[in-house]
Amino acid sequence: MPLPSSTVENYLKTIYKAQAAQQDRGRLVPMGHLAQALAVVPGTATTMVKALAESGLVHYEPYAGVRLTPAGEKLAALVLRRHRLIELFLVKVLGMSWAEVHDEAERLEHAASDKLIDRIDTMLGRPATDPHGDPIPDSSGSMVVRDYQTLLTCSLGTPVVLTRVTDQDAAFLRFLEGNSLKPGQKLRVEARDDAADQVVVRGRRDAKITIGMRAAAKLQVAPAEAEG
Amino acid sequence: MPLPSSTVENYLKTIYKAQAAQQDRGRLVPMGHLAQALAVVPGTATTMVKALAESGLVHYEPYAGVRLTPAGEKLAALVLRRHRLIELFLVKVLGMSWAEVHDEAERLEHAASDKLIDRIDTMLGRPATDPHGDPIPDSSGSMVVRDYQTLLTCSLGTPVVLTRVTDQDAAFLRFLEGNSLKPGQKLRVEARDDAADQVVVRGRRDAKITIGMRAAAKLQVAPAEAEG
DNA sequence: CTTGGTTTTTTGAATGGTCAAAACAAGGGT
DNA sequence: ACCCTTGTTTTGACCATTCAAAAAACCAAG
Repeated sequence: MPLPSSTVENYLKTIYKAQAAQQDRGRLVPMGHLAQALAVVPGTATTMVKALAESGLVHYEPYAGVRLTPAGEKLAALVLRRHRLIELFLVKVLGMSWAEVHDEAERLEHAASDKLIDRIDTMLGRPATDPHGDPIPDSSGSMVVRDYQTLLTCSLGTPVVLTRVTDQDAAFLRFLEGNSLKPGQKLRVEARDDAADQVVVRGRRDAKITIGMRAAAKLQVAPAEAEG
Repeated sequence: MPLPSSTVENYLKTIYKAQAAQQDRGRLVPMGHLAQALAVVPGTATTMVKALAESGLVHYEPYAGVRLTPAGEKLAALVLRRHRLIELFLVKVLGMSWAEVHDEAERLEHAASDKLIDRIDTMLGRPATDPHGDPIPDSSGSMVVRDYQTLLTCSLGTPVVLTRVTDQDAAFLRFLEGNSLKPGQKLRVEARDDAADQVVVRGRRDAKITIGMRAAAKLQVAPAEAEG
């Protein structure tokens, strides 16, 4: 019954993201992965997860891992909602940079009331995605999950639009920004070279950008709409 | 050296406000008062204050009370700065009501970075006061303290302008709002009646409002500028 | 099977913040 | 000077969160 502490919120959020990251939702997240993501020693994660299981927020199988219950999933989605709306707000309204809003939101998400979040939501026109293209759950905690191609998997030459960046690292984001690789940007993949670990994309004003394959895999794209 | 926890920030802020409230800055704040203001039992306040004294943030005299050191004062002022800028921001930019921003700011003030606060500060045009008329310390922690009259002490009949409301209680603020008693409002005190505990003020469009003396003492005013 | 290595859980301890209740100090009457 | 009230401090305990290190479980390879 008592409102979840920010620690609890962080555990739930992290489990949520880990579950989403592994293609198969519903699979258990191993303790080690969780502990690492939260920067705590494994024993701490075990203790905490057992407490979360007590309160019915997760399903925990010793030595196997942890998975969110529906209750936990809803809570986690609402944390994500707060996080992403705050990020978008900081960028759109306060003009902060893409690269710096993550850490700020990481702290604000635990302090903002539902009322405030709703106000931000309306002010921004009930947006569907945050600055990184991550979908924003609605106030009931449900979220439209779409499966995108990445710069590594989309077909060569066809025009696509960058829709989502699945890495929040500030340095990486600054790099992308420097090459105007932000969601909404239209581009085409010109070539891929496995051996050289290179993906060549042609973007804004035909600028050619070469990135590594691990980076390319973090850039999700959708088929570009018609219109020149 | 480690950054102060939000508990520490709250203690400092509360001591700061208690010191400011008692006319004589530099006098010790009694433990009981502090404990009450923080809604903890006296023993807890003692424990905490001793720790604060260890870190050089307060001067503590057993059985007498506590006072901020210069270091503590600066920290407290910066917390107040964050609080008040956030309040003003919530009102001005997000259109929240005067009455509801206090609690929100109470939580956000511990989560907002200096960078964010500075951005808010610039966006609002480096304001001098928050929605309640409370002065906002600058980023170095210094604050212009002005001594105002109140509706209880100002002279009868002379036009004054409401400048500050020294009570954050939501119900009280809603009452004031309902009678358009907000900072900036011009008014005159028509009469005071000690026996009846009444202060009669004439305000906006000559509306007559009668309030009790305890309430009147919380409304600070400055002599109205010329101009009709 | 048994062995080795990896992952996970346990155990014991620390920290920050809190309360309840017992013990203590201070200061104003009478 | 003494007592009694009031305010303050101490003591012992608790909860949440964490770590370090020892113990246990699991799993793959021989």
